Amino acid sequence: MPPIKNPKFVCSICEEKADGYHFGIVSCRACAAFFRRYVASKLKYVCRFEDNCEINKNKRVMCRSCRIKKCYSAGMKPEEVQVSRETPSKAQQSLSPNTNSPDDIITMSTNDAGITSQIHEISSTSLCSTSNAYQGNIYLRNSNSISPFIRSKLHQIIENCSVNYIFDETTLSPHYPTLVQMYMGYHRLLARRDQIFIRPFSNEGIRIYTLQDVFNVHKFANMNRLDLDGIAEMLEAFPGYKYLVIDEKVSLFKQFYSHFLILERIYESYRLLGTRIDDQKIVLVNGDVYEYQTMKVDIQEISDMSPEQVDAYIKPWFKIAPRKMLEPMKKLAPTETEMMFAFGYILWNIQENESKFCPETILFAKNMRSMLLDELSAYYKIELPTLNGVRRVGELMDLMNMTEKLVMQRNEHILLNKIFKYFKKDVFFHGLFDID
DNA sequence: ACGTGGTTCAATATAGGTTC
DNA sequence: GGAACCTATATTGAACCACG
Ligand SMILES: [Zn+2]
Ligand SMILES: [Zn+2]
Repeated sequence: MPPIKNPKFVCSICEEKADGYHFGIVSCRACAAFFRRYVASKLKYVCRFEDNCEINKNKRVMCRSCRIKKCYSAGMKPEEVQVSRETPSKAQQSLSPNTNSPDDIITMSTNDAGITSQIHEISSTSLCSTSNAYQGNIYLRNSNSISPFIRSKLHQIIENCSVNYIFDETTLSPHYPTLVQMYMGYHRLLARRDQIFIRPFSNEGIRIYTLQDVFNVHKFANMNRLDLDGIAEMLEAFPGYKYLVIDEKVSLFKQFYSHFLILERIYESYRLLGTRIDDQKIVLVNGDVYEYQTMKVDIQEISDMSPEQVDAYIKPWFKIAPRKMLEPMKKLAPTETEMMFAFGYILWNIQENESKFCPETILFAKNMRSMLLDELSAYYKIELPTLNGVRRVGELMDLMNMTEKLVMQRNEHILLNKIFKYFKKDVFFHGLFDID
């Protein structure tokens, strides 16, 4: 520490009243905190102008890049920033290594790439992307389209998935083993639904699906929340998914879920409610059946949505999806194996330009799609040699396209937000996902 | 007790989405 | 199509805490 405190009352960086030495120089607390945060974080700042912005009390937040540069040139020492004052054990917890993946598994590398060494290289930061302008500068952010809130919830759910599938080699078809494993995962989901949702039986022991009239949004969200775990467990049976690193799983899951919600509802409605073409009824995962024309929405408990919003929220489910997809689904009458192909395809159908996936995952997904097509082709040859397989695949693809359009229209993340936020206030489900 | 570094959190800024 | 609004998230900085 320099012993003398003469010019002390002014911050060396922003000229505000200083309060003493910070990281080796006289500065204010604000600049000290700014510097500490910068050193501790993985942020990079890029000046949008000439790298010579004026920094003073009023302008210090105008350009982060020049502010941090001034911190360094004024002599702030990054090595005096402590890693953490917490106990080492806690500090280690926040880093989540993925060490136990086999060699043939895709490893994630979306974050952390080369960012740790930027402390002494401020001048080289102009390399980073210019996606987000902020007043006088540009800074990097996690450009993932899943909100941190949803991501953390899904992360928890997927991480807590402890299901282990044991596949008996002898029962797996050598020609389309992937589809068979997915089939087993799906049936596990169906069995799970039978357990957790109370559904009525007829006297003959046949499950009956009865048309409901009152629709409750909370109940709907709760039900979907309960099913979420089952879907996460199902995916563990999908070959190729299980050994992905958790962040890639979360991204895939989010995308898959959006499509699965729609496509599987249409499929189940066809499978369980019969094949009458003009019937527009939809069966939900708990066995309740609704029809848009006859359902009455219970808006008593909904304080955060107007009736119009509620209508806009349920319309895609109960009006648009059935109208556009039920008829093609019923005409096609897909087998379960064909549906497994469709489910697999929507899981792996990620586009090249999607920045939330790392290149390895995108390539892997492409290979998975090819494999699914190969297996479906083999399935047709062996099991359905008399049908026109090409045409059926085309019609399946049409259904997936319609699903895609619906997903685009309706911003699934709003639904996920609703699902989790309803629960946030729900004491009964508090323990389900650690809400503080 | 002092000085300085960490932590917390309310206030504020930003980006991106929605609506009209 | 775009301005004006809305929301979720990120950043800031002051107050407070910890520790030698
Ligand atoms: Zn300052
Ligand atoms: Zn600048």
